[in-house]
Amino acid sequence: MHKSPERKVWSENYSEWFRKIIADIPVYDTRYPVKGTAVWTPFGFKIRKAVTQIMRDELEKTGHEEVLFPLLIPDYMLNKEGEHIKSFESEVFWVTHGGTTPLDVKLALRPTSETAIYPMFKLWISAYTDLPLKIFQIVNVFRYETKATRPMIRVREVSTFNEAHTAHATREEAEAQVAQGVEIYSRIFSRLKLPFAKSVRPDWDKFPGAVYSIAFDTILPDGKVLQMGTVHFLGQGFAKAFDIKFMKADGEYGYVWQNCYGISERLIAALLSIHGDDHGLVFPSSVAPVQVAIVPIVYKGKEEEVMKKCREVRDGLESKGIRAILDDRKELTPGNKYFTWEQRGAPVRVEIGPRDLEAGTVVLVRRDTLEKLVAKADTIYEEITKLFAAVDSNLEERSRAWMAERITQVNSLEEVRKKLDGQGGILEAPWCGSRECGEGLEVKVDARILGIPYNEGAEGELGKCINCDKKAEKRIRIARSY
RNA sequence: GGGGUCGUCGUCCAGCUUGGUUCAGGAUGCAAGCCUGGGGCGCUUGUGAUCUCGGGUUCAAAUCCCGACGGCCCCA
Repeated sequence: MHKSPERKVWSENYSEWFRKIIADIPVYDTRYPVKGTAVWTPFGFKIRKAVTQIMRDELEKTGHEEVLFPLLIPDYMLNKEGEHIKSFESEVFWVTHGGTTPLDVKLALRPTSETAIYPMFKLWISAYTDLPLKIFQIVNVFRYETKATRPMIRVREVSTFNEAHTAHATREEAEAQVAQGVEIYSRIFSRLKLPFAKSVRPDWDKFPGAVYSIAFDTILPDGKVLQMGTVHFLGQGFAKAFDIKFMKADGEYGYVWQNCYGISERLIAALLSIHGDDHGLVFPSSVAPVQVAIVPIVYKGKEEEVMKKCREVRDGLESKGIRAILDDRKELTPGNKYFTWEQRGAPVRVEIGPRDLEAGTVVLVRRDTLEKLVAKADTIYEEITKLFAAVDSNLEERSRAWMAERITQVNSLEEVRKKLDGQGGILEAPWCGSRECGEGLEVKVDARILGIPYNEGAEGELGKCINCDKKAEKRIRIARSY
């Protein structure tokens, strides 16, 4: 009878699926004539707003306060921390002129904001009573990507960069905050029903200037891995470079210990991609721009009756805080409207026609499975609430299971290659721990080392390193990535 | 960083090889009307492209040449 939407194009031709869906709805218009930049459309902006609201909520309730720093960073400030600038200098956009006058001090468009924020930290922090300091901002950042850009995933203007920065009196406190940062991001992804793996990035791939970096990776429909967020323990490197000192209770001075963590619109790309199917987007109820789409089934002579009931239902739902829309476009057939709202991922569709008026019912259809059910009109709110919960938990379960199937234990390079060329995903293999061996491995299998699992107990016998046969020290994660 | 390939209505594509009745053609979209209406329905009409931009060759350029910009793919 009823058939769940397929995920054929979605998985077999993901790149094309994504490009098309964001253009068709539209969500994100890449026709803007500067490479690596794009426009959030009204519909896309609603998604973005819902997602940034969740970020704000989770950061604010854990004591982070929102701020807004300038876009421009003077040359000498960007250059203060050696490792940091070395890694970014090849991709910084520079402002070199004011009008026709060359500037004495070149100004960088921030590639990230450490070097903008920390000089101000120096001014704001004088004693331990000023600590901890926990702030965040949601801004755009610029990187002159030389590789091929990709909508929302590899861009030159990151339009939605959420970066948090914290400063603490002790190393212990700072590292406890790292753990909290990881917690916060886990909650954000969970609220979006997105599965993830947490890895400690290898030394050669950590954030420039950090002591260590923990990254959240997810798997996209084509089996490639997408980094959604990172949490970095900065130690005292930036504090020393920017001279951020504070007086302790005993009158001694010390440098602060710092962290920073960030997420970007890649998270939105993951949200759109991971829950989607061949009919289009599928949203969890929390972030769906339209949660309920009401489609009137209008027959001649019954128009007003049907429309009246539809308006009543819409107003009832809206009064209870549900984002409902009545699709009263006259020129379109119901089928066409179903298509529209399925593509736009509304979790529940309501159909109301003459048959329902007579029977005192409504037809409800859930977006994820397209299952239909007939409900009593006067219990519609309760039924819809139940459907939201059902859709949400199904999305969570489905995406979690999908990702779990793509995290595989392997013990030979041959297996690694085979898996990577097959369904992709993340492979976990025993590794000796040496950088040289790791980088060699990356070349051999044409993939990236994501790092070692964060905060998960080592499991059983490790055996020999998958690459060099020396004694293995840890299990490492390998994947092709964006 | 190196190489390849492509750029034509909002979108997808034809025309280019062999320059010249093609006031650039189709599908889709968009708009109007009729018909419909519980899964993109059908028919009619209309709308919509200085052929990415800048040079060059030529009597004549969407078409050939050079460059820039942009898209996609591969290699490092």
